Amino acid sequence: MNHVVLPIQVDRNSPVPLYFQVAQHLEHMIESGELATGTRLENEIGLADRLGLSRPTMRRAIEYLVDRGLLVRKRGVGTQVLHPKVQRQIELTSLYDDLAKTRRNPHTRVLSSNLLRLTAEDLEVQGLYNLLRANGINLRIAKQSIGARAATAAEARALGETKAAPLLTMVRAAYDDQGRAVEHGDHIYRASRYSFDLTLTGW
Amino acid sequence: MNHVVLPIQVDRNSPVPLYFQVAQHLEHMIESGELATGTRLENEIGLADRLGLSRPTMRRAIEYLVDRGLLVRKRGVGTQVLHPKVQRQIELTSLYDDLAKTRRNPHTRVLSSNLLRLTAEDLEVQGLYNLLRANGINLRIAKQSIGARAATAAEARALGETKAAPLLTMVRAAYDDQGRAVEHGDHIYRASRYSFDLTLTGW
DNA sequence: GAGTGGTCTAGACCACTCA
DNA sequence: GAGTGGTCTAGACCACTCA
Repeated sequence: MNHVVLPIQVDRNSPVPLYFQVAQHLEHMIESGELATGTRLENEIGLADRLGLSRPTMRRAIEYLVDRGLLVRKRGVGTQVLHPKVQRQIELTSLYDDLAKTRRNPHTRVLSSNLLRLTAEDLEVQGLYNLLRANGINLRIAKQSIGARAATAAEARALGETKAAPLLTMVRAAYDDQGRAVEHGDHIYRASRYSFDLTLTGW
Repeated sequence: MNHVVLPIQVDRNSPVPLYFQVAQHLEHMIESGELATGTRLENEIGLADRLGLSRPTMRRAIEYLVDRGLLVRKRGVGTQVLHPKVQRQIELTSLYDDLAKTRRNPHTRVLSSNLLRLTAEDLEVQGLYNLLRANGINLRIAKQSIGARAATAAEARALGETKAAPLLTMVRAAYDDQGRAVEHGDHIYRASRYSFDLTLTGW
């Protein structure tokens, strides 16, 4: 029994749904650091009993936080607090990033490489995420920042753009299901040829 | 009884969960146009009976599609097909766009306005989305495209940027819960001062 | 007041993980 | 084999919408 006891009480007279009361409590405890990254929760049946709820209601509270990236769960293993507050800057729920599908014929030219145990050929034929997955690393959450700036002389040359051409920039940090930082990327795109398409739902 | 009969059969021997089989069927019917925008589904109890499922399982299938923006539901009213295929370009689930929170002291200067029944003052003090909400319009889904380009002379002047400074651009179309197009926006941002921050979850 | 979705319960069986 | 989450059932009561 290697898990925390949650000091959560629900108010059955409140109009706020029970599952949501629990989710908010948990969220607050995670944001405040009371539940640290990596903390293991008791299993959902035990939690439900302790809070006087049915398992589906307890489950729903947990699922809500899983969708928002605050918890991770694995069958046969358990539920863990995923990541500290500082990594959650913007309120959101869930986005499946499918930008790769919009690239018709992706290929990679490695200009320089000093990654451990990765050959340039690996990168050129497989793509980074497939390599990570093949090595048992499961990405769970990413922070991206999209901006723009003028190309430096070297960048303009490498991309076949004119001097000081506008570039789209994307900085991205990705974390795996253990909360470990896995990728930091600093990307530039020719603004004349590339844009990011997003669909937002769930206002 | 003003709704469609769904020709869906589930395979109880499949390892694919029943709720997901149903969701995939429905998604396919919506994408193919077999279920047109605005089509009303039978209520979830009726659907569950017809497909030989329990209500929670049927519900879960519907919720999956609601999260992805393919269906809308309203208590007391029913479930409707939200929007045609063409509006779904990118695969994703759900994102809560909270960019407004990152702006410390937003204000609006109206350079020109020819909107119906909206005064410049309305826009300057309230913000567009609050105005829409106050008028009973509920945004549900939006498509955004983020890019970059060099500023025109007039844009550089209006924004206090140098000639041909890089700008971030964002084109955005938003739809309400009836599937009606509600907003089309063509935005530019000073790349020197602004970037988009996103958090992605749910790989 | 009839019809709808939202929430909640108390169970069941199963697949998966890991020592 | 013990412990975990994933799926599913068959009910219940309620809040909301709309004619």
